Amino acid sequence: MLNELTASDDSGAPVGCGPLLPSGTANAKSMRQQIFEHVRAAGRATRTDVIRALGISAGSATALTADLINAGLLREVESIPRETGRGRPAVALEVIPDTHFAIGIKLSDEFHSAVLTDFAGNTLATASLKTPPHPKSLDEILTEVGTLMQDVLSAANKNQQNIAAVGIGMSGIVDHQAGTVPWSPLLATRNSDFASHFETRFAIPLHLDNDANMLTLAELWFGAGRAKSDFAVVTIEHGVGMGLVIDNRLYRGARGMGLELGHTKVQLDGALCRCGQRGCLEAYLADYALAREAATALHHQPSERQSPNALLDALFSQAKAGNEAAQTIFRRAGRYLSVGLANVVQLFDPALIIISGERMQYDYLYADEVLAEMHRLTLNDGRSACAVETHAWGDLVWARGATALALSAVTDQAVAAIS
Amino acid sequence: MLNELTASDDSGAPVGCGPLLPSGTANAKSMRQQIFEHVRAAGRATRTDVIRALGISAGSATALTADLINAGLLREVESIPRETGRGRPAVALEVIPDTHFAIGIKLSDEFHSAVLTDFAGNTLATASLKTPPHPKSLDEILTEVGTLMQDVLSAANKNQQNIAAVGIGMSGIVDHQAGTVPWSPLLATRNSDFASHFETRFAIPLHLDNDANMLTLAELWFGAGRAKSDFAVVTIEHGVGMGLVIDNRLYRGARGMGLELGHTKVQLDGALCRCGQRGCLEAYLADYALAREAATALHHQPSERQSPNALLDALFSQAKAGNEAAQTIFRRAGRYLSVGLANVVQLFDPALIIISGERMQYDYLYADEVLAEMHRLTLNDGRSACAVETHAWGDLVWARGATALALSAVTDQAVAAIS
DNA sequence: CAAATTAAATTCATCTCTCGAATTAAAAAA
DNA sequence: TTTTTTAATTCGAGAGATGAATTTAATTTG
Repeated sequence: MLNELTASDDSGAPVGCGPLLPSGTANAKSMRQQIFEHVRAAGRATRTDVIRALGISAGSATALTADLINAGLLREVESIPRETGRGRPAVALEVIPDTHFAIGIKLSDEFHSAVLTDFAGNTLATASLKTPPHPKSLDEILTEVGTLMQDVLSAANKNQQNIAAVGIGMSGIVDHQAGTVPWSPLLATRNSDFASHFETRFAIPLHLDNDANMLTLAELWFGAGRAKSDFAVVTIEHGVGMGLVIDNRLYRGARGMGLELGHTKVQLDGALCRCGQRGCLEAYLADYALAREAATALHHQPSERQSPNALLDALFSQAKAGNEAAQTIFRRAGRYLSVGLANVVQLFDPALIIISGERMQYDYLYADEVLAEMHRLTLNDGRSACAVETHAWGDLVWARGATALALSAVTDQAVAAIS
Repeated sequence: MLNELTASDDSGAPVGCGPLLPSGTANAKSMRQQIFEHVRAAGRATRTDVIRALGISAGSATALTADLINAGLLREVESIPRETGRGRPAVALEVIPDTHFAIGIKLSDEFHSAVLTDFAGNTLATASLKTPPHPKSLDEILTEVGTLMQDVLSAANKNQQNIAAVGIGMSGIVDHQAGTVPWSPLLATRNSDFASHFETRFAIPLHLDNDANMLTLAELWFGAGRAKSDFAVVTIEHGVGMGLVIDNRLYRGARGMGLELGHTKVQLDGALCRCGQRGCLEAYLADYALAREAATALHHQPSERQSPNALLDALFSQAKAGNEAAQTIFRRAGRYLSVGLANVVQLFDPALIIISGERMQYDYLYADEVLAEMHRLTLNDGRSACAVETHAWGDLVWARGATALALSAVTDQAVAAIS
């Protein structure tokens, strides 16, 4: 072991020092693409804006924007709104929206959603589909996806040939690179070759990812994350998910399996999680965790079957009405949420945490107390607490995040095609 | 909130979509630097090696290596060891070691260490200094650093003018970018302006960082991390530290405060940590955590004062001798280590975890059982477990990591100077 | 031993990208 | 109308990389 620290091997040649593997070079975007993406991000931008934002010369700005205009991706805005000030008025540029279109889809256990956007990121149409809540075969779910795509296409008066790419987000363990699904609660079979089946069936490029990543991407492209290049997203829905953006890019661990906040352990030998282990954060926070205690607090018979959502609503109103047992359930969940958030801050030190949950009305979970407790549970050493925002966005926003995944791939292609 | 999701504002201009902040472009290294670093990493490399490794053309390799040779950074190796095979024999290149030198220093509470390396990363001399274990003023500690530097310089027969940069790693909260120390157990004052004081006193550029980051850098430059571009390092010493490498670069959170694994909570209202909070991982794992239970297990009177190390050694031999109470102390610590590692895997999904601890003889902590438990506590879904290696390196390796920090800055400068 | 073969390294015309100084363009102010 | 101011364009120059052709230095073969 200590051998590795010696300066040379037997032959006398130095062993060298420093990383042996190359750094990822895929991050290098061409100046043209940076300009395009800056214009799209700003909505509208003049060449001078571009020069200042990207630190390039005026000559480059002229040449590269001309390329983008000739390629039909950007255009000058005619309706100049009479700016004040002297000098030649600047001409704004904007993305031509209807050159490419993308569909983003969020698959859930009860409800699928789809969004169709143009190349500027505008939502043109949405659709949704109720679905029986049980695991399905790959064929079944692709049929549902097909229905959903048809719905959103006809709502936008487009057809399948117009779509440059599709993004899909689904819960479970998803291998984004391979386009496969090692496991998902939505699928009856493991290791589904989702993307290639999709692409042979629909003949459209598919970009598949974890649903928490899609929500994170939605925040990066359309939400509060736009103004931050490093932030974390925590979701509390059926389970507890997480996404992380570092330097404007989604972080996916070495094997594409990281960020499983819901299954980090917050209690040795703690409550039973649906994953089969004990002490997972999710086992204190997810809807099923609250629901199973609710039965006790509400003195239900085990035989009484009720939908989890209805059960939780009953529990919440009981808590509000003063039921001590019901209150402790929410309070404990809130405390564990604080612990989970504190651990995220402690490990990742994000510039911002965005908490996103459907059941915002459960204010026990989203109260200032929870954030204060999170702050108490963090080593801060006098520095200001990590900023936290709470959003309650519906499935359409998740689907919009999936469009962002597709759009960014389409953008790469479209700009690279200029050459 | 939902306003952010609309397509345009009042003026009719689109609000745009996508990240507003630019991505860090500092990652773009020139081809010349990539070649230099590849040669240094390989120890020796031919131009053809470079061509294959970096995917550049033969013409570029000739031109760029010629630049590096003319600049005095690389040289051709004369002693060709008669390779087999036909064709013109390749000429190996290597770094000229004695063009630049750097010193790396690890500051601890009882013991400082220093290493002097040349530009190829070879260790030329080492030095160490015993120091009274109490917080010191900035001036005092800089005096100690000065002594240490003199020692290592004279051992290598060099003087201060030869040193191109110094790297220092110390425990506590360290702001690498600013070169300041918001808090450290080694310093009596908070918010010390460490780097600027150092630089005015010694007139050498200083690169300051957290000590766990230095160990991580040592693994990346000299150890098992060389062959991985993404890995995590966990250290169990006086506290519990962590470092993370993503794409061959150290991850430092948004405010340079992340990766505080020791203060993630693994038990609500758990054991008391020296940070004042309860349930921190460190409160179950660090030496002081074991020591305070040792007193109970060994039936010591609270009055009996003993050094923590001696106490731990006594505890360990008792455990080995069959003392049940002593055994449970180690066993529990081992279980919590499993939890901590499992959480790291679950959140970061590294390609490799390197565990580094001084007290390797405490096999309860480093047994296969701990790793097996870690694996059990992780959602794997059939995939292979995260690779784990255990290293027990002394302070000199930490100091060597600090030289890597200095060397990489010197390299940036030296290669950029070629123009 | 000379010729053929093989692989490494170099040379050089070319292409892309970017810069920056000079110039042109389009407005308001004098 | 002239001057001033700011935006945008043009164009020559240089860096960086490529790839085809060539040179170099060895081994293998006849």
